Amino acid sequence: MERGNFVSKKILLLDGNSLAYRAFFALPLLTNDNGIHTNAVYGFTTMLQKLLEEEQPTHMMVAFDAGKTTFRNEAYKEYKGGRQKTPPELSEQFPYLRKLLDAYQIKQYELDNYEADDIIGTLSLQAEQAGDQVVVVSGDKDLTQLASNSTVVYITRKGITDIEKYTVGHIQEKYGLTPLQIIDMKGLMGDSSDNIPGVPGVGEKTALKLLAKYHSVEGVYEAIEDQKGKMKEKLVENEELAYLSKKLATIERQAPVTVSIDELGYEGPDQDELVRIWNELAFKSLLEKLDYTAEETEKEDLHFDVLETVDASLLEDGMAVHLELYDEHYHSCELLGVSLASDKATYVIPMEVAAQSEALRTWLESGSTKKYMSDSKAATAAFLRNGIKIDGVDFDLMLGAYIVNPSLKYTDLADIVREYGYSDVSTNEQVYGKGAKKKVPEAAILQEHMARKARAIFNVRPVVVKKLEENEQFDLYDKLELPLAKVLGQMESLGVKVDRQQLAEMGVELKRKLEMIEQEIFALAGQEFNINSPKQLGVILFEQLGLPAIKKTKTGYSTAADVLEKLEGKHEIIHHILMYRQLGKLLSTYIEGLLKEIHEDGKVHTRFQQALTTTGRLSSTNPNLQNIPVRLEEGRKIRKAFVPSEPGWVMVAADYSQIELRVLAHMSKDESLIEAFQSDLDIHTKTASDVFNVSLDKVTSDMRRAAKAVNFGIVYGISDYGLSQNLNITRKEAADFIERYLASFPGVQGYMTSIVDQAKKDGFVTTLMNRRRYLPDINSSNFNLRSFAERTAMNTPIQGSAADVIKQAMIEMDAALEREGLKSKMLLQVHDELIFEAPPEELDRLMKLVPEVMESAVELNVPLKVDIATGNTWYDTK
DNA sequence: GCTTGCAAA
DNA sequence: GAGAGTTTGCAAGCT
Repeated sequence: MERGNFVSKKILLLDGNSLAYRAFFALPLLTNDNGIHTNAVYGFTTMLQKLLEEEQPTHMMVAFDAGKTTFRNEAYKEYKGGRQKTPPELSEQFPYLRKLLDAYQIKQYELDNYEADDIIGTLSLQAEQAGDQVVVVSGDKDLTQLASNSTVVYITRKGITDIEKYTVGHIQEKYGLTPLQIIDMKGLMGDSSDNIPGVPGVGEKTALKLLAKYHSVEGVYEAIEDQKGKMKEKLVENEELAYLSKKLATIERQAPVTVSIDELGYEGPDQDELVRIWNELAFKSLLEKLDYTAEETEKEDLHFDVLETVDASLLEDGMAVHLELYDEHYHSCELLGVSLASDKATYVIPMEVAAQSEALRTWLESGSTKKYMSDSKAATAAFLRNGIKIDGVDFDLMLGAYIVNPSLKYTDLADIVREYGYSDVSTNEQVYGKGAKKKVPEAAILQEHMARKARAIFNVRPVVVKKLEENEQFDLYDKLELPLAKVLGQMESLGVKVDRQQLAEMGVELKRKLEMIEQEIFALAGQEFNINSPKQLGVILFEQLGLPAIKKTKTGYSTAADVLEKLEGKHEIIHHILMYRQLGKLLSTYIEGLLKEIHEDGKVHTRFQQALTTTGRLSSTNPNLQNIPVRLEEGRKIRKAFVPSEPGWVMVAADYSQIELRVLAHMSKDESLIEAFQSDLDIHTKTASDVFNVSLDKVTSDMRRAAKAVNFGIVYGISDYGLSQNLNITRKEAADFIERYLASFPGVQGYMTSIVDQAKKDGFVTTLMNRRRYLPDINSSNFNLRSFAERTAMNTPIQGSAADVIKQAMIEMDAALEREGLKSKMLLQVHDELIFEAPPEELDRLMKLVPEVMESAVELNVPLKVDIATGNTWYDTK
């Protein structure tokens, strides 16, 4: 038996002419060096690349229209009449398109007397009958009649890579029709682009109305007596035209196609040929991408020594050191070995040797021998598990590269150094494999990988340092991020004590409540279903119970909280679902999720990602301790489980008050905002008073709430739409608010304008401490991309500068605790707050010291203000 | 692996 | 003619 027959195929059928047309009109007229226009081929290529990546087809074909006349012209000689002649700028591109498809090794096909539609219709029918999956891609909505349970039709929406996916369900939803009724719709309304006449005077609306009732053209005429007046007249008069139009719009599914699906197998492109054609067409950006994703390139030979003992004389001042870890969970994963590189030599030290070596330990712990590393925090924390305290870290490649450009991903050393033109090191995925196949390779491969990493760090260091200096970012890197890495490493290694018992008890209670709510929901719904499935929930709410569907997602009804909140009061079940969601989130994420992360020492050891966010903030994983609930009381109780690690100690939480708006006041130099902070006013009340033009004591709670939302919006890069959603008001009212706000704070208005202008000019924005974020889309002609970049230009300096401030405070706080000889420990950072644990006898000193240090970390033209509180658990620090 | 939904600042 | 507040991490369902 041939197994091959049982492997399901995925067949991609493309409408070549239609897509080339779309691409041609969607893109500006590009030309290559020889003056050949390339926009249609380029658009086609980008679409093809995207389809290949996303769909992973096993079989492919591009169908083209053949010649001028088809069987349809025999039935109606005006078919496709009145069409504009293909522009010569497009015609000249077809030969290139053909060559391009040859390079991809994709089958092309055309058939005399038939259109591409018919070829696609015929093959998709064959595929369906064989039980294969088909994706049809075109710019022509006619093709949607081919949709079925195994065929999806993709129609380009705008541009060429934005695609609308027509499934049977989507067509039903959009038109209330089955795919075959699309033909009836064309029969009634016609299609001007193909010159299909239809019934004059019947458009989409009328056609859909008629079909909803009579189902087909035939059905309409069988019940023609139902119609009256002008409508009846039009229909009766044009009955023949309607049937003819239906016939013209029907895709032939039994065309005499001479290829079989088995001949369409797609094996991937002929890379060399593809590169040749892309070069000819001058597709630079595609070539660059290809370069980047290229498989293992040839590497320079690297000589290295594997050490069986470590001689202290080999360990110099100014070497690259790398600790190889099996995965990113450096608080728990296996340590695989150490490698070293200097200008003279490269060494690999197997882990069993490294762990025993006193010479290595002494050198690593010496503050006076400089070490060059990448992700020094990971290595520091992992070595600490073996009792080794690294000191003298003088360079961190990952952090340096992150400061140069925070928008890139810094998950793998190979990717980092490649940014600087160095490609002599493999990615971890290449060496270890991924998913279920991941494993430690044989010693020789592992050792070479480690050796190459140390070598890469050593060799790339000067390039990164130079770049940092050029950008005037060396201080940000060297005086802020590098010292912070050490502080964060200590915090992570120390960990936070979690009361397992407390969590477990809350879990039991939550489960009990959830079961009760579940029963009530089932009773109200009249049946049991999975409440956690948005799909099933959507059916219950919007079909069974008939509630109005307010918003849709790509895949169905939206059941998001903001949608459900609008339905509260319409049905009792809504309230229960919201409650179920809220408690379910607490149980799964915060009770069960957190319990899984508790180590043997009874603590959680988060990892602070220091080279991840584009704004300069930290993030926290395994577990994420930066999103422990606080707003709602039920969730806030989770914080009762975060306790001091020593008996009798207390938790201390210190948070910056309105740090982002203070930063905004500083950067915008807005007089009114500065004045407000200098007088220590409640900023939301002050805003409300200005915007609503009432005195401070006349501000109502609703006014303050609105003002607060506007302030948030300002910080995040506001749009009237976003604000209207937030406050549940009309867009007009929101726009009005924003206008009044900006009029009240002209400095802010000026700042927002100038920051966007500056971004357009420089291509990046900066923070207080010269952190950069590049905004390549700021001058884009695409509204969405450009708007997003503009909001980013407004938001990043604010959010990023606030991040700069607290990072500075953390470094100084760490130094202050050391200097004062305190036993109190800094445990966590949550964007604008720091969490400590402290012995009771140090409490008085700490309550004074922490605000002092935090408030003086950075000098702004408004005061920084810190609120501090203590308690027996994190929950109680309020 | 993607989508939806939701927790935080 | 639609688009449409920032930055994250995690869990569940579904394909």
